Amino acid sequence: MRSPTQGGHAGPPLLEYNPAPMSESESKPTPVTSIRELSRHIGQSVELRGWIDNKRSSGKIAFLQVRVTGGTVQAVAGRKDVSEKDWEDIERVTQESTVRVTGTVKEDKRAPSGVEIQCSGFEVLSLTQDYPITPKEHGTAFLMEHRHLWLRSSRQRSALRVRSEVEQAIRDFFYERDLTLIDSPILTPAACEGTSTLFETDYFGDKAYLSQSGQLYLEPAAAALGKVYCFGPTFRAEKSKTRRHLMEFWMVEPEVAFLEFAGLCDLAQEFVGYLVARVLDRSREELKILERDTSKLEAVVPPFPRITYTEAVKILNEKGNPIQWGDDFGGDEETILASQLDRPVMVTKFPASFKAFYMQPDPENPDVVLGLDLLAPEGYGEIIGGSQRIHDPDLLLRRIQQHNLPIEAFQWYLDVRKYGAFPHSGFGMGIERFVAWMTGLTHLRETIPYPRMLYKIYP
RNA sequence: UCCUCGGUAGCUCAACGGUAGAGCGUUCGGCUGUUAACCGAAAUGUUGGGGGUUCGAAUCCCUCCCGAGGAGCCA
Repeated sequence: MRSPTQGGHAGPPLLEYNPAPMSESESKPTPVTSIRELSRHIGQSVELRGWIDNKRSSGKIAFLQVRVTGGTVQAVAGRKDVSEKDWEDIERVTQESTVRVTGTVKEDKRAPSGVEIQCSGFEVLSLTQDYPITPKEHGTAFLMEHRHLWLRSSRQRSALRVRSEVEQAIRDFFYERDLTLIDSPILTPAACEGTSTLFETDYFGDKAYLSQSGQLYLEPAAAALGKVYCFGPTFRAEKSKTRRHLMEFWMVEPEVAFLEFAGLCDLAQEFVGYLVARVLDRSREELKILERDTSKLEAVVPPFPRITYTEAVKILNEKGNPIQWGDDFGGDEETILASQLDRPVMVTKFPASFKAFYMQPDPENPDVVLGLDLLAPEGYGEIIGGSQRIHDPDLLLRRIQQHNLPIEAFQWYLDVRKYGAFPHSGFGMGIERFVAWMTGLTHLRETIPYPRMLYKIYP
């Protein structure tokens, strides 16, 4: 069933857009659209359309790398095997031209994918001239200016396929556990957490803001549906200029009724373990192209070590870091903590002073809150942040006042406690940071098709 | 917003006070199993903009623009 050229997983059969021809047209080549289909047509005549990734030719034989769904397939054309007109097309075809190839599918060890097409016909559908991205190296500034074309390169395709696999795995994980997907709004009337800078826009004469988190909208939905999650883009107008920040990024946030802190830590751990295993299972080919050291990911198996913030400060001081109890972690502190082990580290119970207003105080020590951060190894930093939420209406009101937030804007949020209060917890995970960790990419800009970065929004 | 580094051919870079260079890409020629193919030849420049120092500036100085890396903040 599985063939090395399928490059994929043993999932359900994929939808075929081009069914095999009826017997009366057996002599005509079968149209194929993806590399996976090829292995089912060994020895048969096929036709495929795609783009020229690269071409190598001598006077009498040409090797054309044709990009189709799922990868690149080599077409081999001998001068005598095709018509004079087709050979002229092969001679003049350029990188990224669109072509139609007909020929016989053959297994051959010399072909990069193990399977190639022995050409019997070739046609240039659209001739490309002066394609900007050549097979040699380019700087990232140039590549980002041509992001719409850079997507065609194998590393970028692989990164985006890993992203797609991660997103599918997220949906599967929550679907299997009976969480309902709640799409939270992107246009919002006020700041969710009152901390980070928001993008402002005009809403028929009023101000509106692009959402920085769906969490507050998720909590009322948890009262309606019990276990819920949202998954969508979020926006931060912080003028952050680092490899770990984007202005627009995707976040997945579960919120579960009657889930308390210990259960939340278990959920976050199980979630990350599931996603890593899934990527290792189904994205091997992509990780190979990206030259990811998968042994690092194979070590990521729950349970993950858990330490409290107070213990973390102690460890940091022992390592010579001057952090004091009450200070938030910066990049240096995260890196020291996360590089202790080959698994993610869960840091819990932070001082209330630098955490969000809605976090539940620890009943054993009201100076700290029941929040958790999950720090990924290899310097990928915080990938998950979550907490148990305050469910006592009076305490929540006090916290809103202490943080100088406008109470009017939070009336609906307070209603969640007024009408049937319930303990609940949730976390948020940034997709790009997770995908960067999986792929081994050092910069978030390559983990999203069209990154939005400080002062840069083209293309 | 702050700090550091950079901007030379379509791309990646060299030349660092004295005639502007290479590789890749492009064009032309050669090659029947290439793997970023290879071999030979050719074309390609207001050295980011403006101002200054100098007999002479890609090179030194000022300024603006653009980019890269980092900090803070965070996911």
